Amino acid sequence: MGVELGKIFDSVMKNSLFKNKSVLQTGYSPDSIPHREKQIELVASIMAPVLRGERVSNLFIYGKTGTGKTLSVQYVKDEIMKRSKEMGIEIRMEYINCKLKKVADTEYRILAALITELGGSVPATGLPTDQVYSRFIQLIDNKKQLVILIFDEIDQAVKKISDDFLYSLTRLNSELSKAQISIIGISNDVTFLENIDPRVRSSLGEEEIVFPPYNAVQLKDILNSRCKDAFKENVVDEAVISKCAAFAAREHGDARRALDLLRIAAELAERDGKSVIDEVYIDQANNKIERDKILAIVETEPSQFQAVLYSILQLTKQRKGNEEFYTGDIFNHYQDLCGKIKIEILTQRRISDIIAEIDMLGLINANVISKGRHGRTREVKLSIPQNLMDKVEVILTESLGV
DNA sequence: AGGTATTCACATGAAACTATTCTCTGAGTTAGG
DNA sequence: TAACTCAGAGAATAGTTTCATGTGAATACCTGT
Repeated sequence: MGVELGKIFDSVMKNSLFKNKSVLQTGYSPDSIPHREKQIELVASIMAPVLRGERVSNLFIYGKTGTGKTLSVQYVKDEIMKRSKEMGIEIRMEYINCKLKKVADTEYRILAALITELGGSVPATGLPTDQVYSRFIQLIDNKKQLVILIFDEIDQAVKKISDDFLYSLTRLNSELSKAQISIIGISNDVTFLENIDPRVRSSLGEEEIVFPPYNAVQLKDILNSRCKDAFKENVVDEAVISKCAAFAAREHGDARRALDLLRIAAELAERDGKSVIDEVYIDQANNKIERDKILAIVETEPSQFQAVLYSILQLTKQRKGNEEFYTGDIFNHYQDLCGKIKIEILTQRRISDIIAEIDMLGLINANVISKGRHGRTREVKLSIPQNLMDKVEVILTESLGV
């Protein structure tokens, strides 16, 4: 046994296609960010006054996922920090991702995360929020300094909390005597600023920058520049890159997606012992990404979600796929199911929300339609690919104990 | 035929409730001086 | 008297229930021709 494993390890070492895989993984910050020069310059020119010790305008940045927002901002942040260290200026720039569950998805936790970043500490719970605020203020206001807070995916936070959180933030300056803060908000949702309190809008959106999606040509450039560091010589050819770029361009120009695609394709090729990445692996990678995403969701959702999803699955099978069905059908089926597997039956109200959430996750397709005299409801269709159905069913039956 | 009023079957929203986890506070207890 | 323990009050959070209100268009119901 040990010998065979040794062989496997040896061959993996020898046949690796990668020079440095991390170059393709999320979180890697490249030396250059192609096709974002303009945006970076803009961000930098807006942030620059901080080096003169002036408070800078609040900045708001939009752009779809994978358009380089975070990367660019981080880049400018690092440059500014470097420079400020040379010049001996007190500047703090803190980056918070508001979407990370259990880290920064509520008002309390965002503040707590900031405080930890700044070297303080707060308990995870038990404290009134306004006390956390005052601790935060104390921490910042203990000396004269400029603080720039970067909130990534800020739209997620506001959806979950409310926009008076932003209001308190923008007003924070008036409570500080020595320090001053500026805010950079990053959002995927272009319409985000339109839907919030006008007072907040005007103050948060003092400056705005839009990051447009990459097109296929730009994506190719990005992939090419990363390939040099990521792969050994002659592992990828132009056609593969093109295909990758084309795939990702279709997905609203998501560079992250393109990189994932390439990395996973390479991993698959490597596993097959190939020394070159063939185009077919791009297709395989695409399927694998989709597949893994769905399976991960199905596995990790709580049992009530699983029960609802299982009901939908059963109904789909019953109806031979063709006919759509409605909230009421699902609820009835779900009730029976609960009886059978002996779990608590939730209200229809709740099931309605759960269906909406499963829709959000992309496992089903649900549209609100009006059937006239027969009321208004959601028309639901399963959107899990046929070849995954069995696998999903197995997971659900196992975890529900049907 | 054309117009309008109803009505269904939920959607959607807001508030309130529950259980869990955690802090903080202060009363009561203990042990050492 | 200082240190320690422990119960109770108060918070945050996630998941849910309760109550309330909204809604789009097929159909029932008129209306006048």
